[in-house]
Amino acid sequence: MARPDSRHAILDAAEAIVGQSGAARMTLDAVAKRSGVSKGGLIYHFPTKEALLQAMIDRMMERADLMREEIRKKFPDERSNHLAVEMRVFQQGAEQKRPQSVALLAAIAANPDLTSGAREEMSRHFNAHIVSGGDFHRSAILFLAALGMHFLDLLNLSFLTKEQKQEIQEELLRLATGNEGI
Amino acid sequence: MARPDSRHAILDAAEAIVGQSGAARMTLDAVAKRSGVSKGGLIYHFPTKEALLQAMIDRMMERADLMREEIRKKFPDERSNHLAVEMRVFQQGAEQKRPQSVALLAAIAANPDLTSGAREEMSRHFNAHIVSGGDFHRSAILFLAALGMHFLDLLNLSFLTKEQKQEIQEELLRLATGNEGI
DNA sequence: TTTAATGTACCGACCGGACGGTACAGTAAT
DNA sequence: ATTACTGTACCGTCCGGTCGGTACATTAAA
Repeated sequence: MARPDSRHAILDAAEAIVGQSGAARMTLDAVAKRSGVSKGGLIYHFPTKEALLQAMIDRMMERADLMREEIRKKFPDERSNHLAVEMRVFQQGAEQKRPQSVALLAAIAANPDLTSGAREEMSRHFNAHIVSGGDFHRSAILFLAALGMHFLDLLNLSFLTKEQKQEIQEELLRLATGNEGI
Repeated sequence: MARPDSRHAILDAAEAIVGQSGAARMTLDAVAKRSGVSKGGLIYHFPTKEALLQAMIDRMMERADLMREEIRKKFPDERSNHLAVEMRVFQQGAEQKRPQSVALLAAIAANPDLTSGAREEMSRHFNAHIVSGGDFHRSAILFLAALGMHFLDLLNLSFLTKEQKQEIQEELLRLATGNEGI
């Protein structure tokens, strides 16, 4: 892995294809072509399509972890407010044109089993941190609302205007940092 | 369409396959076999796979409309509380082992364009009714939370226990029928 | 009243193309 | 010598869709 640029280029290309054209169009040939790597090169890095999908999901989760760390650095007074951190993760993720979590889409389409890692990760975050501190119902509802918005984007089903989205996100963050009743 | 039993059998089979084995396994042959119809018979009713997917989505939306009507009959005092009706739709939908909205999954995997009808339908319900009456933020958050839970089930990503799900659903309904702050 | 024609619903063998994956010889940097 | 590829040719399977037929019910002319 002396020149691991190709690995990232391949993963970027795969994400881009899924985001733009749908999971069904994410063929090995298409990914190779788009990433500027030969098919042989692709197979060198990811011996099967499943390996590629798994790597996409792994990278997605790594990125989310990085995001959490950055946010904790940037907002030190919210360090231990896991719900607020998560709200900011969703908020920041929504600013990108295409959610990086398209990997989930591709995996679900190809082989739903691949998502078990992601499920466990979410479960960990949700149960161990977010809900532990405060009112379960309140935390759960706020988290699920942010998740719902994210899924709407991911599935390209969003019926919200940019302004509506932003407003709701700000409200969710406000509620996550505050203590008002829903 | 004098004896449309086959049509329904085919749609049922397609849903079952997507729900149990994933969208990628929903091949025409598999659907035909499962529905007890020959491939030729399937193609007679649905000339292309896209037509089948479209029919699945159409039926999904029709069913949701029926559900709304039933709920309005069953809970006449909530007739005009669109948010509460929608909460009950989500609640009732979650009671089935597999959400009927697996059609969405199949469509997204095959051809994301097919979901535009569903998006418009959601938009209509959301903007015209749910949000019209009360506090936008509150309604939106409650709706999105219910949607988030639904998507978790749909994508087989749910990390919530049965009890947690039920509790949250009841809380959402309570909030939708009441006036408390979140 | 027999007969011919028409339409509906369905069967299942088959075809062509796409796709995941293999194989392998060569190359260029480290 | 190892690593990280390129390039190309190829293979077998799977899948969407085609096509020629069948069975049967209804209608309509002779």
